[in-house]
Amino acid sequence: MAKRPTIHDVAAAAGVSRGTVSRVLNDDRYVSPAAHAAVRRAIAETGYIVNRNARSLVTQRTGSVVMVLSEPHEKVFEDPNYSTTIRTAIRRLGERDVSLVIMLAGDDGDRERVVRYVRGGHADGVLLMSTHAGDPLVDELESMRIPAVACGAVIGKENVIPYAAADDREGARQMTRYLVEQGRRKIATITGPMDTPGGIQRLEGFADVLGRKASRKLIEHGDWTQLSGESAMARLLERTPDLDAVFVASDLMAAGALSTLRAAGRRVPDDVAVGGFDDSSVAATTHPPLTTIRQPLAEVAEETVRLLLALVDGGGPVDPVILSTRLIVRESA
Amino acid sequence: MAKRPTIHDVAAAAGVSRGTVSRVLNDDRYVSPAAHAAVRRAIAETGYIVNRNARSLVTQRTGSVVMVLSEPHEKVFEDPNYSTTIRTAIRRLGERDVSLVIMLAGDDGDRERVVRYVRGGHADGVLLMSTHAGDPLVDELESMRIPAVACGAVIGKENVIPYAAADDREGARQMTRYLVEQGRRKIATITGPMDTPGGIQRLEGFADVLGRKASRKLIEHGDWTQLSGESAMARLLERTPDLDAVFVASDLMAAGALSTLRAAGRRVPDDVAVGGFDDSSVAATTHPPLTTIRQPLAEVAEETVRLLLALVDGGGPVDPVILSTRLIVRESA
DNA sequence: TCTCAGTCTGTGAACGCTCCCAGATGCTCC
DNA sequence: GGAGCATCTGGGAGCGTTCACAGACTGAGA
Repeated sequence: MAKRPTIHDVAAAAGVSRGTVSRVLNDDRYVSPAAHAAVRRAIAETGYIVNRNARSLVTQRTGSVVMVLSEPHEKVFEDPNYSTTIRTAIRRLGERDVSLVIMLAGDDGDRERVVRYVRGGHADGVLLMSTHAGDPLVDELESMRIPAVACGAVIGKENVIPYAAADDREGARQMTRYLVEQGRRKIATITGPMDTPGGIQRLEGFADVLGRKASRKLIEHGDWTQLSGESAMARLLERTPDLDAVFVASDLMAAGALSTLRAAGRRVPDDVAVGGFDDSSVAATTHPPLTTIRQPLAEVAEETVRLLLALVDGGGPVDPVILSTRLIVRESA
Repeated sequence: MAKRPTIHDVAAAAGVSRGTVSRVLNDDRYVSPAAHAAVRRAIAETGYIVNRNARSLVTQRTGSVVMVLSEPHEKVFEDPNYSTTIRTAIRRLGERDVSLVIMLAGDDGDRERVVRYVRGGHADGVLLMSTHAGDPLVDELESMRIPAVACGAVIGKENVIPYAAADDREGARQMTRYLVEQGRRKIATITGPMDTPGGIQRLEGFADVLGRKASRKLIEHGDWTQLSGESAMARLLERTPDLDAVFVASDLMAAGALSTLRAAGRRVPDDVAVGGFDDSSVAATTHPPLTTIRQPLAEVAEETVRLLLALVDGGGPVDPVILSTRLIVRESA
């Protein structure tokens, strides 16, 4: 690679000093129109591109943020929702010329790497994904005082880490209400992990609607994976064979529940109605297609990025953002 | 954030000079055991972490690589295969303390951003994903002489950009042969885009087995999306109502084909056998579960990363890697 | 005319690191 | 005992920026 032009070369070509070039580069005040034009021309001629390392060295800003995925390794990304979030984040950040580094935080080694990365000053901000309650990483980040936001609340840290999220509780109410309206009498639920906001709040919404009828016997827990949906459904069927509906807290788990129901000879929705949550891409591929709750994932991602950038720009504290969900009726309920 | 310790502080704490600390940091020769120990201790005491910017400024190495996703925006990530690749890449790179920046290259603006990023020296290497034939970005990268590899060949640049890939052609042969062995007589195919290796080579493999029987009438093209699978299947059915099998070049498109077949009242596999390709997560959720070809995605990703690191480390030219596929029989064929 | 504020420009000093060279020390071998 | 080599250390220079400061120039107002 030929030696790249530096700010010196540009200054020489434009017949001005380094300082003036730097001022043009950073849109500083006090640059005469003539100097400005000369510098612009010299930049174009030389093909100059600023060296971010040199800049970061003095400004202490990096122009990049790191997204931390906290799932255990096998599960990371199993959920297609990640894709939407990542894509959206990259786009929005890109528009501001901020680049996105992705790191995994599935085990202690990973977490240590993340801490070293952030402590090393390589990111201006942190975007937390699927962080579970009690994750030690959160405390570490907090102590470093680096701008951090989460996509979906971090349980127990709602007032510390700003976040954007879908209205999980209300979404669960929407689905549960719908099942009730359809005349279902024995409605069960498969929740997500109880250390995640989606796990907790979707169960709360379910209970809000059913009240005393949401008995222990009708509740099973999964871990968002399809397999866990299958086995949770099997446990429910064994315990309460006469259930006539189940609200599953994610589409992927719902897909698992559908297989179990099919294997058990239950017709969906005739014998058992199934409601999902997410409206992710799997919802349309299941058989029958899944009636589900759409969360505005792209918007959640956009808001998360917006919050982070606001924080990085030093705009003081920011408030969480909750976005509303919508019932999508297909064929499973 | 409290002022971070620098190499000076460590040197002072250890009672040695900057040079010695730097030597310890970089595993240089010629450091006495005593000095080594003192420096190690001082690093631990001060909580020192090297500043990569300062280091990059002099070494011209960044410790990060950029993954470029070349799909148009709407489609990026629709395919669950991306997830596996990204996850694997992050892990393998992380082990070497190399971080992964992800950029989109869906339109010209994006591509320009990528070029600026790379030209600006912010990455040690480039990992190309789903790059289509004739993508101008490839020429630009080539002219910059930055180490670049692709996950899946770049059509027309097979000898320029090293790559790791599954043996698409042989995989397609495996599936086609299987359909023939099952007694299917009129076998159609839905291909991927004909400017991608998967699109081209899976069709070639199909044709290898069927020879003259692979007539134009039995070939339709999709663009990897589920929707395109649906419509391609519809066109095939209209043109050749008596087909009794279809090899679909991706699971996602196969899921689409299944819906169309179901809507048309065809039973799978009784009336029409369906074979997919990828063995991605959707393959298990379809109804019936998809008989498909497994590509060793994680291995492909690992090999891609290995190639890139070898190139970055300057180990001279590297050879493409082709990994073999395997038939997974489920219920759709 | 002088002053003063407002513009505009150039330059030295960081930022935190690696590289390189000069010099010191100790050991082996003749 | 001295030459020669390998081992080890310190410190100056430089990587490409931004920042702060000093100085030069302008024009308005006293």
